[in-house]
Amino acid sequence: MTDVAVVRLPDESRQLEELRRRGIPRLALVAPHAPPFTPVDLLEDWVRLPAAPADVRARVLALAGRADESLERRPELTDDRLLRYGRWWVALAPADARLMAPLVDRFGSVVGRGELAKAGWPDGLPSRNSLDVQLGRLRRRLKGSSLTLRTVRSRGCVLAQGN
Amino acid sequence: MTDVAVVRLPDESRQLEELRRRGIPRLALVAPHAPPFTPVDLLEDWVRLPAAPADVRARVLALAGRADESLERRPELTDDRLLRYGRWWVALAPADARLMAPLVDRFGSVVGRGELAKAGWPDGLPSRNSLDVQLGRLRRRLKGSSLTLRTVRSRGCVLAQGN
DNA sequence: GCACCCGGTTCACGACCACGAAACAGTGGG
DNA sequence: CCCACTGTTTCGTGGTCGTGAACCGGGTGC
Repeated sequence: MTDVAVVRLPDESRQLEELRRRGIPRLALVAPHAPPFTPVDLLEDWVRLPAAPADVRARVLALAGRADESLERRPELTDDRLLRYGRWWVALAPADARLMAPLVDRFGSVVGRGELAKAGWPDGLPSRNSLDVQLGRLRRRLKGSSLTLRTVRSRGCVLAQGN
Repeated sequence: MTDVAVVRLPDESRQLEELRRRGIPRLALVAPHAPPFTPVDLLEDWVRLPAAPADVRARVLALAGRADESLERRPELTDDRLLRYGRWWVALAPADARLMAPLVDRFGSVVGRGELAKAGWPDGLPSRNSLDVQLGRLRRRLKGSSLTLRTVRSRGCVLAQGN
């Protein structure tokens, strides 16, 4: 089961930021007189201190369960070049869509550069670094979603969840 | 904004069942010595008593927000050319209504330009870019609503939620 | 330790083209 | 008559994609 991070607020708000950025489920323990908390997404919950250990445990478990559910989500690429992920979506340019196809197909696994090149330009790469440039553009489009295109050096790329 | 029900546990567990059945977002106020609560879905949250009113309010607001997000609204186009979306609405001109029909019909998916042209002008387009012009006018009418008409370059248009 | 290269990232430029906006005119219903 | 509706043209803009070049960190050989 997925791990859940626990942070104390307002002391550890920097850690909270980091956890949010990395998309890790997190429980905030809010100090007795601090203002109420407002979760930014579904992987976040909070509890007012002092709290019984059993209560904290229950919330951690609930968060872990939610995280597991959200991991099962897969992106989908339609014929019309719409890339959907949950309720988020973008329209991809033709070249981006061709590149994205194998990445979506093997979501969460590494796709080699050769395969990407083949998918994007069946007749061979037009230029030395056109693949890299196009991958960069693709990355930019994923901004704002919880999808990331990570590179695995000298192996290829992975499309995965995270920021 | 959606209403959120508040129930006390374990006293009002029957009401809780009812609320769950009806899909209404609900906050459980759990008695001091009762066991921790386990939400069954995303429209459910809980807080341990005694709790500060501000804390309860924060959770109610969070639940209401979640409910609004998860609500899958669809626009509706009536015979007398009224386009409704939630409580927002406009009256459409005849040409706009003809164009809008397939877009509403396939809300969230791409509708090709050819299909749009066919829907708007069954006897063929009167001019080269009359479709574009009409789409522009349609866009202007959607101003102020949370509906957007986005173009998918060289594919068509998508009617979707967003600004 | 140093220079070098390799793999990757990012920028800026330019050509092309699909699309968008504004403006104007003709038409018809109330 | 007035105004909403719709056709038409023109011009601008913004997306797309190839291309060259600078840059950067990590690893390798000397």
